[in-house]
Amino acid sequence: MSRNTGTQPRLDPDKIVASALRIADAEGLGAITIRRLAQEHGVTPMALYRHFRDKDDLLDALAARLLADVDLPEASAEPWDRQMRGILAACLDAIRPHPTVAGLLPTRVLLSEPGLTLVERTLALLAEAGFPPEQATEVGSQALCSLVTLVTTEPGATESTDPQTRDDAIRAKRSALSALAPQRYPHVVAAADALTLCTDRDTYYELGVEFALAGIRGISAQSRPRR
Amino acid sequence: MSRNTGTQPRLDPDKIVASALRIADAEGLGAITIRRLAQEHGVTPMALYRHFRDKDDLLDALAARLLADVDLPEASAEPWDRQMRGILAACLDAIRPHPTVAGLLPTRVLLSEPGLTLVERTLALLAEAGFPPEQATEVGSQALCSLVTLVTTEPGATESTDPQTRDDAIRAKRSALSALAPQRYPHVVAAADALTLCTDRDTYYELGVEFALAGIRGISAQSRPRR
DNA sequence: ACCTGAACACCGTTCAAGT
DNA sequence: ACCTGAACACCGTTCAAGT
Repeated sequence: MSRNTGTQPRLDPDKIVASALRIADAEGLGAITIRRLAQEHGVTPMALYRHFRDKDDLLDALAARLLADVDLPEASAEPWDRQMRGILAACLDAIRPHPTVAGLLPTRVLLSEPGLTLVERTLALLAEAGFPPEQATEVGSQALCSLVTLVTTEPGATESTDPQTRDDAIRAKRSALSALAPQRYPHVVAAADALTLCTDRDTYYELGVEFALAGIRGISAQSRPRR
Repeated sequence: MSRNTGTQPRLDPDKIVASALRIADAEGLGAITIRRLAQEHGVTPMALYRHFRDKDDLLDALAARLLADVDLPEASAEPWDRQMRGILAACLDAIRPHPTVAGLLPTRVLLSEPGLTLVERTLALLAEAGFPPEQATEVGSQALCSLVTLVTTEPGATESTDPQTRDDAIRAKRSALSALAPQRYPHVVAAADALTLCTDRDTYYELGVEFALAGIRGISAQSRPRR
């Protein structure tokens, strides 16, 4: 039987974080505001400070919320690089739906339980693959970060919610590139489409994962005798 | 002979950007403020709006300032991957001194002349290496972005200027990691040092460049017949 | 323990005006 | 063309108080 401590809290930190996530997905990270969150929950701004030390603490919690969505595959007998691909894919699945929030992760993975679990699994796998500890930490970090980059810089990504504004922005960017002097920037002009819009998202992300994986494999091969 | 247009401007946009760069290097990106820049130049905040559309426009100029520092090596007869390494190294040299500003680049490379030149050179090289245009744009972008990640997430990097505060923050982080349950997070605990501090910066960055390079090479090998 | 109210020290930016 | 002055609509956060 749980004893009632008198006044039960009216505010649920998890619901605050959920609101923050919804706001960021719709209007970008910058739209997250203590005052706005307070208003949405029918409470004074200062009420939030009972549950979060400050705004940065709230953003830490938001990052933790994303990391909790990572559905890590079980360790298996597969070769290490295939397992690594599975981990990267799981991370990608978790962050793709929240492109503006993803940028919070790189500096915050070590601050939450799900983040630590992810790092532990990654380091274990890379150790198994033969990486010395320092290389494992750097290579693992770089691979994870490259997924974040993939999401935050996906051609056509914008902070704006309105699809009309978004399309206009993309069109403007593309025509700006197309209008460049073709004798000076031939490849840029030719790639104007690819630089501004992601025609096939799945191919884009698959290639991104392979890039990170190839980076890890390359370092691995390098640090061992060649023949 | 240049005719005087009457009142010559008292404000030099380049000097504003230089101030912004100095402020960011010392106190982080967040310390850049229209009002503060105005004050440093003995002028009303609104005076800046004659030279920059808004704050974002000023940040675009700041990013362009960094990109202008990239000292691109001449094209040569070297193999493409060695030339690519040269480009990456040149970029790294330009952004390492400005870790907090580096994060502005990924979304702004295509907005300035130096950025466009960099992208043009990269795309040309990757085309020469046999990459189809879409792959070249994505792989090139990822490689460049990975350098930014390297700089912005260098273990031990902080926004704070005070070395005392910085050391304290690092120490706190490390002991937090060391205090974790070793049976649950054995690799994290073992790597507590490497995760919080960069013992050898040059090795760190060399490995980072090789990671990006290996990523590119790996994709290249993949998209061609194996034997 | 949990929330309120008022206040402080900031922001970016618009608008109308001066020279 | 270039800068000023006053104002608007915001921020995060401290401090003292209420229940």
